[in-house]
Amino acid sequence: MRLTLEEVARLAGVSRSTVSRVINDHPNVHSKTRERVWHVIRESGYQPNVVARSLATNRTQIIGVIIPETVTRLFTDPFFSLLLRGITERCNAHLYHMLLSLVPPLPNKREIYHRLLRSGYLDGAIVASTTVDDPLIPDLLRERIPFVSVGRHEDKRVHWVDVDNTGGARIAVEHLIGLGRRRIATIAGPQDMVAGQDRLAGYRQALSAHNLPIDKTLIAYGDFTEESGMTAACQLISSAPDAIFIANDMMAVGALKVLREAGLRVPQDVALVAFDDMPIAAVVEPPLTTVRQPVERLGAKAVEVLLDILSGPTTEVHRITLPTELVIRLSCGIRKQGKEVVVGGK
Amino acid sequence: MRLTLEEVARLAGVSRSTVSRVINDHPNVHSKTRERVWHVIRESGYQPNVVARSLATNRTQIIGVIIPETVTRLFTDPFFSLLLRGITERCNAHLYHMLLSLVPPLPNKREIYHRLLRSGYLDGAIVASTTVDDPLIPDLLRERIPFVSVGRHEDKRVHWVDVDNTGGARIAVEHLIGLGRRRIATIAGPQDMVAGQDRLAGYRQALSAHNLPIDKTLIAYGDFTEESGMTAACQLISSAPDAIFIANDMMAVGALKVLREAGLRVPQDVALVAFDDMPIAAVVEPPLTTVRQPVERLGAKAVEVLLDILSGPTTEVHRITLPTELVIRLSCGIRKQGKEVVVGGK
DNA sequence: TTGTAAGCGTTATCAT
DNA sequence: ATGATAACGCTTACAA
Repeated sequence: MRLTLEEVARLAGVSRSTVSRVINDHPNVHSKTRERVWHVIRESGYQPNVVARSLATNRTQIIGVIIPETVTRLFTDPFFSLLLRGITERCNAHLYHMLLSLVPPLPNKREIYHRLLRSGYLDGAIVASTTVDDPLIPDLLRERIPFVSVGRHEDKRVHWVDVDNTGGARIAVEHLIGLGRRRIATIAGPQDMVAGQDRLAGYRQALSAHNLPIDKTLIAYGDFTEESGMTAACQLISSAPDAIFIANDMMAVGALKVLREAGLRVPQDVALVAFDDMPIAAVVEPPLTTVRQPVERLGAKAVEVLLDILSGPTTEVHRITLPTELVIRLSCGIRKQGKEVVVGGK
Repeated sequence: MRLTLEEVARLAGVSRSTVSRVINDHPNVHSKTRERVWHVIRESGYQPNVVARSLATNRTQIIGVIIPETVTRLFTDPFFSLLLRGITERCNAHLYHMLLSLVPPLPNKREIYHRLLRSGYLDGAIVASTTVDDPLIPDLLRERIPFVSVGRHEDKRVHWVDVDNTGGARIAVEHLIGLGRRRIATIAGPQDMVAGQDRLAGYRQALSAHNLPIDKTLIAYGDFTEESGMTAACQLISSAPDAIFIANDMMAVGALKVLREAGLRVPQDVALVAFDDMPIAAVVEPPLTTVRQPVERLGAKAVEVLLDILSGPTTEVHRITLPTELVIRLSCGIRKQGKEVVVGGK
């Protein structure tokens, strides 16, 4: 059906090898021949079969994007859409394809990983949203598949890109301190994800830096969902905080509801700062002051790092942190001129 | 490095073909041999090289998901996340991989399509979110790549799955009529997308069915973004509608802001019904009555249809419409018992 | 039931 | 500068 190299060669009156050379821009081809071959290629609409090429070169031009989804987040969060956009754009630019694998937390998870990793389809991989105990990264290391993690990782061998979760959280909390709040609580994210850990660490750092005590009754935990935000807010109310730093917007939305029902005014009685700057943050009442992260750039960076790894023998291990910035709206209680103010992002 | 069939065969003391037969579950293999071979496979951790297999079988087990993104929607809308989830789940179940291609509206768009379609990597494709003039579907037809469209399509040769946009819109508007509204306006979606067209058609049908006039000054157009919703709402205010059906939630959020600033109360002065039921719909003030669509099922269905096409010689052309349902909250002005009421979804 | 051998469509290493 | 020819790792007639 579709043309092969062989046939193009026949049409051009040369050998297979010459056509292959032309296609791959090899230097040693007579310009006359080159021209003739290109002519045939264009006329015939010939397109090399990448599968055959992959078999011969052991390169597929495919990178895998593997996301062990934690069920909840994917649904409501534009994080993945944006990340994929950043990845896609770079892939297109470098003539790579992207094989996407969302792996739900099922019993046969490992199977799915193995099928993918050992398939031979992937030149490399980008992994995002792993929990600390997920077997994916160890599996990738074992299979010797070049990869980069979106999200910091402890293992010294792992290349990663991340946003500055700790710094963002610290700035958020320091903003509250600057506004005179002293009993600052937090609704932390899941502690089996580094983003959850780091945002909590940033909270602690800010308090310590300003000599404020770290009070365990002011720390509640959620799993990034709205419901968990509600539950956590309920717990915190009895400790009478005058501000809460919440590890993501969705939990803040939940907290907002609970606080309102409890008759507490935001920001007058309790000031709120959240994290993520999803579209929803600007829309709730009052609009959320929140930490914005460059998600799309994060995806793009991940691809660049991966391509660098693929391009040559081991360079140093990449560890890249992108800055975050604080978007000031009304929930923190600051008086402002414009619609919103952006702070930081060094 | 990695094991090949040949080596497994040697270890098991049989020929390559026998190992191949075992792996592919061919019937005519002695159970003793089969056992021995499986043993070696398991011990050695052998995994067939799919690239080589693809070259031999002319099947890659990869389906392409191609989304010509209209820039705006992808950012804010969980539609894609959910769609991808539905697709992924079915792919995993059927041992297929998914190659994702988000194609921005760039000049070199066609190039990207061609590179992908003629690569030979795709057994078939799922396309979503195309505008009516996008060259993607014609290209797929020309290249004879089996595909299914997420979203209705006029061409008789095209298999598609869609949600009942028209029916959903009609129910939404009829709900407003049932509540006594008579000057019902609409903010329609982009008319170069069938979803935009169909939701407008449903609006018209509902009015006609109830002998209400179709008033051009009560129809404004947006592009599914919040800003366009604001602009459209501004236009409509001068026509003094007592209700607005808005083709998606994001535009409704924009409209809500404009109406509030104009001193109009929702739902007392103007009732609102939207479309999509994104998380944001439940969170704004007042919460939006909106049409919910089974996006995840839509993705799953698309895969099933595609696999059916791939499985055999041309069956009939699939045209599948999934039902929508109305989620009644406060923006339409109905008095309700519980937190929200769901209607329809036949 | 098993083995031999001819593809699948490229790239890459030799000669020439 | 060009052409044979041997890989690449698998499937699949066809033989035995």
